Amino acid sequence: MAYWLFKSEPFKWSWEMQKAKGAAGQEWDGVRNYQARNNMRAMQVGDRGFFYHSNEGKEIVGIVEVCGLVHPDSTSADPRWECVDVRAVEDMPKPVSLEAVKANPKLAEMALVKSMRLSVQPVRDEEWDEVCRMGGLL
DNA sequence: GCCAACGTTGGC
DNA sequence: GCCAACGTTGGC
Repeated sequence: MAYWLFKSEPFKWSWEMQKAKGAAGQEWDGVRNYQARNNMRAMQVGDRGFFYHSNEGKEIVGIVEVCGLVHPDSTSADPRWECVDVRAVEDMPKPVSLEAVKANPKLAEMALVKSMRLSVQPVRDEEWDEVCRMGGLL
């Protein structure tokens, strides 16, 4: 199983909205970046991801699970844009802020720090564990 | 609201 | 295929 990180501006699509979708989940639409799309193409059902609030909050607030393989983005007429479906799994007991991630030397190589603008990012196993630990999971 | 970083577009 | 112009993202 692979790990990922999904960024969203809470005014557009928040963790609360994601949770309201329940087990059915929701397509992760609106991505218009090749690297982010390619990451979604690499996802398998059952993969897990962090849900990150950009702009407002700037913290990892929850865990999602990929519940639908990549398919055309229903919000785009352009067939190049595809997305997966994700469902909320659980809250971060203690949200992990960008500041805390940057302050942790173990997370210096995280895409969240290194590739700031990439909206769908891969997360390494060690990074996943470390962020979960910081967030009060594990 | 500003602006730096970075991705995309389009003229040549 | 290069690169300047432009648009967008996202931290501050």
